[in-house]
Amino acid sequence: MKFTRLHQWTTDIKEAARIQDNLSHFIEVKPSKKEYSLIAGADTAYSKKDNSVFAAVVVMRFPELVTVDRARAQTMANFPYQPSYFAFREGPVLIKAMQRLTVSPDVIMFDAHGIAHEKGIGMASHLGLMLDVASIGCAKKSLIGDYDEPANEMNATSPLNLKGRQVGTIIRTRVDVKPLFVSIGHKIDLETALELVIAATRGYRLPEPMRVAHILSNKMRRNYDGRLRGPGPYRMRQFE
DNA sequence: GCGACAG
DNA sequence: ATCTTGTCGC
Repeated sequence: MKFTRLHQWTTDIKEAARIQDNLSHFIEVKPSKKEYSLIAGADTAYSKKDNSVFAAVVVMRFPELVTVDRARAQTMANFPYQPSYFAFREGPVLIKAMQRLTVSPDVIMFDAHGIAHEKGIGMASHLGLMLDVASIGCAKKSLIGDYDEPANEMNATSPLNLKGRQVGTIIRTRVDVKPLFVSIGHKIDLETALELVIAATRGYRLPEPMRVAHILSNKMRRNYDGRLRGPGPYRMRQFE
């Protein structure tokens, strides 16, 4: 799939903040299509040896949830880990992987927040805009906003509010797991986003596309760090 | 000034 | 995110 280089990836926080201010106005919170037959999930993994970042994208036919395409990419992380600026750290490698897809998904789920962001443009929204595709923010932790813990029941939800406005929904996809923070990414509404998350979940905490992408990106990292470890004395178990 | 703080 | 062993439960 293609994308529009709306701006240059920067390393400067202030410039990144400026870019977010400019792009936030273009985020659409309404669906641009009615059917989603191809849903994708994306995730990244970090090397523990250097600044390598691995991205994996998995596209599945919906609602069957059969994988129809996958893509991977690797880059060096330039931007530092900085809450609220994830797009500048993981965006490059994720976009690179997306460009390698042979099919164009109708919606992409990111392991990040969408409009549940101080400037209303978390990575899910930011990348959805650059890729001009519907996107959903599906984070595992809170970034901003007030909320109550959902009941410990499958699909129990609770609103995520920010400045008196609901910017997302927290949902426990299965009993005894930490809930997910779902928010609009781009070109979609919260209700639809939540429906897709629920319909794409199959007994695990994460929706299938994201779960598989997570496993894939993690394999990439392990393979990289593993072979980078190279020859040498095997690390023996420490007894003291 | 202090606490919070996506991966 | 990654570092890490065992352990509790289905």
